[in-house]
Amino acid sequence: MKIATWNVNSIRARLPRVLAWLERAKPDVACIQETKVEDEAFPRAEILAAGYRAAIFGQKTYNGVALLSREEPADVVRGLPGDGPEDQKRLIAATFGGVRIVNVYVPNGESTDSDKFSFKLRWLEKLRDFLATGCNVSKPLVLCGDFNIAPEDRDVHDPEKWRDQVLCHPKERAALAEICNVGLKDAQRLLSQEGKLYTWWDYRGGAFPRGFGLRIDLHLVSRPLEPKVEAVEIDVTERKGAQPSDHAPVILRLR
DNA sequence: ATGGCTACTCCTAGTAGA
Repeated sequence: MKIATWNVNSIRARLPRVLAWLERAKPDVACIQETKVEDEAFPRAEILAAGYRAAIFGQKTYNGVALLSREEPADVVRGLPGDGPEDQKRLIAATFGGVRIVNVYVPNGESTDSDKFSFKLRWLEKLRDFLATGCNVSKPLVLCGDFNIAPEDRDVHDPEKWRDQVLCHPKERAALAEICNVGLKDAQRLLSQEGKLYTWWDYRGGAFPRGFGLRIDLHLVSRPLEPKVEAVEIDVTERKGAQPSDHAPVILRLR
């Protein structure tokens, strides 16, 4: 089973690349973030023509998540418990082949002294509570998406430059650790202890060709899936060429 | 050199992303 996560930075701007990537990478489930489109305008027909169902949870301009899948999603949940219609669209979950998949777009946080950073920390706390009480991590579960957190210094091209900055601050790293403490492990780190495994590169300043990246797109797996983790592949070719997203897709292979 | 990229919107300027 191949479970991908990809922040596409607008599903409409990225549609040609997304369709070509589905054809090439053939994920069973693709967890998409930053669709940036209301549900009525989601390009459902094009995705369907490519052989994928789409469970969507979007809003205008900002945020928005989707699950693209070969099989029909079961038990779809949209948003965190207690969310109202005005809340940001950042979570969608469903079950595929006995695996619960929770797809998240964690708030960016802007800067560590901003209200958006407090919002990010609160959102992560709510996510932890949802995993602890609204999910069953004793069963196969994958929490994946754009976490907007580089878990450790080895996930950052220049740790000293990024020290205590947003995406790397100890408070958000601690919030991520609390989520893992519910019973989840970073699938990439079950397989490799190497650095330079980046998933996002700034559009500015030639960050991608210069290798200035961060690993902020993650798959966290529950204990029953740990022995089934076969590979975690960062699809860097999708960061190349014309009109790329600033994130590369990351594909988890389960035995 | 006061920018740096990209995508969005009540669209040619401002906001947000990371």
